[in-house]
Amino acid sequence: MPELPEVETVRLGLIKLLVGHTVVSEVHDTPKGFPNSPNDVGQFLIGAKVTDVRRRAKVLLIDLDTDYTLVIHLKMTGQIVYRGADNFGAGHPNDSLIGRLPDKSTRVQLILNNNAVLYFNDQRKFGWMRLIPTIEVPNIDFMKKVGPEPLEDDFTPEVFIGRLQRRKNTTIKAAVLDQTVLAGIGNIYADESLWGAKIHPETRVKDVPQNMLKKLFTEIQYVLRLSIEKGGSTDRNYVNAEGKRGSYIDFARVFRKEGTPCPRHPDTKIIKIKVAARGTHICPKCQVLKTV
DNA sequence: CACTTGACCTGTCCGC
DNA sequence: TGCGGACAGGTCAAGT
Repeated sequence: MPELPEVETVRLGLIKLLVGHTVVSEVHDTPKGFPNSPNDVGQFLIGAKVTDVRRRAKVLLIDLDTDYTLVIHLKMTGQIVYRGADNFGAGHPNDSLIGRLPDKSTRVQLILNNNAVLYFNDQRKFGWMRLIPTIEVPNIDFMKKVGPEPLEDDFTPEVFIGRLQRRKNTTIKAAVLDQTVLAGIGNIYADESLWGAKIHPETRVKDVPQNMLKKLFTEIQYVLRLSIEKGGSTDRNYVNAEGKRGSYIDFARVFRKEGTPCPRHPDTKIIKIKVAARGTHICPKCQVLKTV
């Protein structure tokens, strides 16, 4: 499930592979994958040159010289994969997690002037790709309400704690997953950072002491930075722009680790519970539920 | 307004 | 081997 580090990894790949190239044609299956009118696509995408690739929260933004932007949300199983004219990525084909493209999960294909193809694959069809005037991107509903970028300089412990106040009666896990509190955290990094801060995910926000919230702030930045360094987490579907897996999951302390020892307490096993309607992984020894 | 739950989808896994 | 059901989880809409 692509979260901030996964989308950032895709962005870093695409900025090298796409910028300066032109879209010469486009194929898509249903309006679900690419809900723009054929007129908009023909006018603002076909013939357009990619000028930049940006990210906000879990949203990928491919800027075009038509002053339009391809706005992409991968949701849970979306993939953006670049394939050269030989139908392989920039690396060795055996490095790729996925086979020949298109496959049955392919929703959109953008054919480029160098005969490479950018594929948007999405097994569960929750993701979407939309063409929006670049100047309008900050005005779409999601952008208006999404919280601060956790790795930007203006995100401080004070900002984090302040924004958590709007969710003080909910569980701390639901609060860090709330994109209006801060941007980019999903299920993997919520569990990883809460373990790092030794906070039980079902603790109400108002019951978490200030110093633990500060610790959580530090842990969120730590796991996100480490994951970007490792190319994100490939749990099931996620691949980068070259179709390759990320390796954060090898460094995970609790996520999908149920039944294995807690790194802090070899005598205690990680357990899986349900919090905020999500599978949630904790060490029952170092993450103790606190109520006031 | 705060908070929770269901819907959106399809592939995989588990028990029978 | 086949089959039904639970499960995976990002976001929005609708509910309390």
